[in-house]
Amino acid sequence: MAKLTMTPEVTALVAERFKALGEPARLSILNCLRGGEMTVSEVVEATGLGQANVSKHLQLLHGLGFVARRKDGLFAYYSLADKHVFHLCDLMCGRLEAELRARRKLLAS
Amino acid sequence: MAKLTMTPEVTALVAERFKALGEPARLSILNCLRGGEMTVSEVVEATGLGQANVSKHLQLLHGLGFVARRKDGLFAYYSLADKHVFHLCDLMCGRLEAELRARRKLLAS
DNA sequence: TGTTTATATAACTGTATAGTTATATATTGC
DNA sequence: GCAATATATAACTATACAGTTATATAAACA
Repeated sequence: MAKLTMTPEVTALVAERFKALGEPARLSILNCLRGGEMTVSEVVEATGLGQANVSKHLQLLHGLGFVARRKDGLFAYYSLADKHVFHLCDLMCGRLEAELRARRKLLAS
Repeated sequence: MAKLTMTPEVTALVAERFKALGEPARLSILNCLRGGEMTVSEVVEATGLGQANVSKHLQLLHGLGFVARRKDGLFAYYSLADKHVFHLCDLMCGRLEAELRARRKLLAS
């Protein structure tokens, strides 16, 4: 929270974006897209989620600017609009590892 | 997602942590604690949230290792266990700003 | 035109949880 | 012991939303 001051409005917008990442299904969709552009069906195939479900998640991620969309004929191609998402995930993974280390340390003592 | 591979289990753990930050009330509690250790009542006062509500949010944040707890007499002092949380928030704010810029640009064209 | 296919959307169900009220659990000091 | 205070918890309500099923939209092609 450096540049923007945390007014209730900004807080809500930031929370909304964290919430979008706070869903296993959406994280695995984003993880899929790491390899590059994919159609909806390919994401469905890769994740094992239902088609309508994937479509809804992609709409949400698109609305928040996490993914980009390109339509070509029958197909909709989705891709990461913001590679920095994974920086967020990396940081969160780092936290997680530190947390698990701390917990193990606590158990050992 | 550098070190850990995104197994369903890891994905769920990461999502759980993002979800914790995906709540305006919890973000403002964390923002409060930026200034240093606070009692529950002080957080209640500062945020305007209800006491039971704050207590629950703090339990959750504590369970996930975001805040530390110290009990002294009647009071429970909570503090940030992980200053890096704000790095996450900064990144998300950066995304938000970029997103808003892009949207403005789109409207202008 | 009609058929097929890919994606989006509408309607619904079940579940999770934020917030509230009331109460329980400690701890301090009389 | 009892009263007062700070925090935690239990029980409840209302809402948000993930996932599903069924259907609509729209593009390609026969």
